[in-house]
Amino acid sequence: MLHDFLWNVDNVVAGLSQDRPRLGRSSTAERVADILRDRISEGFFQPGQRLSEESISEGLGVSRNTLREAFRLLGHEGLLDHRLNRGVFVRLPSVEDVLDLYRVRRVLEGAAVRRKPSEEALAVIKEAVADARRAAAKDDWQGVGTANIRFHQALVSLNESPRIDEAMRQLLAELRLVFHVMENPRAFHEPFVERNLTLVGLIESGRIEEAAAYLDDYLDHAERLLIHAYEPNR
Amino acid sequence: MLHDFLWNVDNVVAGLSQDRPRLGRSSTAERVADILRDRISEGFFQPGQRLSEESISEGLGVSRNTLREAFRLLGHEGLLDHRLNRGVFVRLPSVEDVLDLYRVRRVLEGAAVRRKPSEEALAVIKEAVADARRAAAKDDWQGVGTANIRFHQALVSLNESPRIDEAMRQLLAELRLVFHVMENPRAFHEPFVERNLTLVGLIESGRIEEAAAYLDDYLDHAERLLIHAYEPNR
DNA sequence: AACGTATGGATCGTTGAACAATTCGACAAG
DNA sequence: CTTGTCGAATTGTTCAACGATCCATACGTT
Repeated sequence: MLHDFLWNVDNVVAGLSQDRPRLGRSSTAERVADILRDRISEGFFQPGQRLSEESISEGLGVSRNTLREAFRLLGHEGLLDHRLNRGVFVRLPSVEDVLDLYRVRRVLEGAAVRRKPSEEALAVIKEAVADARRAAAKDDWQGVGTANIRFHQALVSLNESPRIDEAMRQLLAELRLVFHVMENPRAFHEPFVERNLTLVGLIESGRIEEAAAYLDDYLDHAERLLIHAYEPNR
Repeated sequence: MLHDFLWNVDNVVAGLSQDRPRLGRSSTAERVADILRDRISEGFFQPGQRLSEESISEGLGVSRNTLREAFRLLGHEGLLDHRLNRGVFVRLPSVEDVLDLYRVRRVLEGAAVRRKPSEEALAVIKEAVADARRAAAKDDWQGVGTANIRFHQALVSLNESPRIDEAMRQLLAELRLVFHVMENPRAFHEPFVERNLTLVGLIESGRIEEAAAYLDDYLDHAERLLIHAYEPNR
């Protein structure tokens, strides 16, 4: 019987190995990094701001050494800028950075639309689009933004590569830094809600080259809009 | 005059900002990380091997805390595996990892060949090919390997994106781990020397689609060869 | 007004020691 | 052969301390 197979001891044990990563996943430094990452992406710590070792270690109740380990983690994720003997700062992306982020997006998302999408992956994408439209209908621009980001994350996941997923996650985190510097990040995502819908339609109907061309235009437009509205205070 | 523009004070000062990263670049932790990175990529520390905090910190003459910071750096580069309360290990890529590395290569290198190459970038690529052929003629398989890696790094640099260059650097570092586990990594690169030459020819003559197809076949072949020869001891 | 020097405070970089927490192997008991 | 227990070894984390570096300020010189 199928039931017997599923609950066979060996099979259960083998399936357990998937959860292995979750085991090692906890150390004070990593948990501190999680907290800081959240604070940064929600804008509580603003780009350019300096994070004092003393005050933060005291505030979180951890030692300076542990906090420094957390800083190293976030440094390699591109969220923090480590300047020798001066401390760590929340990264303030330059215009050049924004241009490069969009170069990477063109490569990653461009490769994604050229792949034959699986049913499940497509479902996730369409759900993100639907969420964005619902949020837009309710004038919930915060919700539009997060749904839009989830849309692009899901789009890239068509590549079916864990490393590319991770790279996209980091890229979007960096992009969030840019949004926090803009005057009105809310309005930025709005014009792209309908484009997302069109793009999904092209992908679903297998018109790959059209989808790729549409995406290129999409990204060009978004980049231009963003660069125009972005003027980090030097 | 052009001369006046080039040496205008403001322009010179502006150009200086490019060198800024080099200024802060030095701290004990980072230098330790550099040393360990070299040791790992040259195979002195073998994949799967555990790196003892005590012995290494003593051997290098730095404190445990500083060494731990270096470990965090390399951990995020994918070279070290940090297991809670068990220490850090030189990463031993799984077969799944190898498959994923090649997925990323297809995306990154595929995007590269579709771009119109600049003269300088093309020159760097051709030099790498020439080096590989020279090394092969002298039966210097070590040299063939490094030249081959340099070839792919240069190929990806056609994307003209610092972030993509960095990602490729990390990817190749991970791939080197795989080579260190193989029985005879030397022979692996050999069959691809001539393919590199062909690929460059296609790129140079602007036959983009042919180049892309040739690259896909190239990577499929390399991946199959590698997976076949790769059997990490579990 | 621009520049060089001097000074002091604040913060980071690094160390060494200490203790708690966890892992792992060995060994005994069932 | 499996399970429970113990102890050594190693990591995780904290703490205090000191030197090094940066930054702002002030002062005197040209």
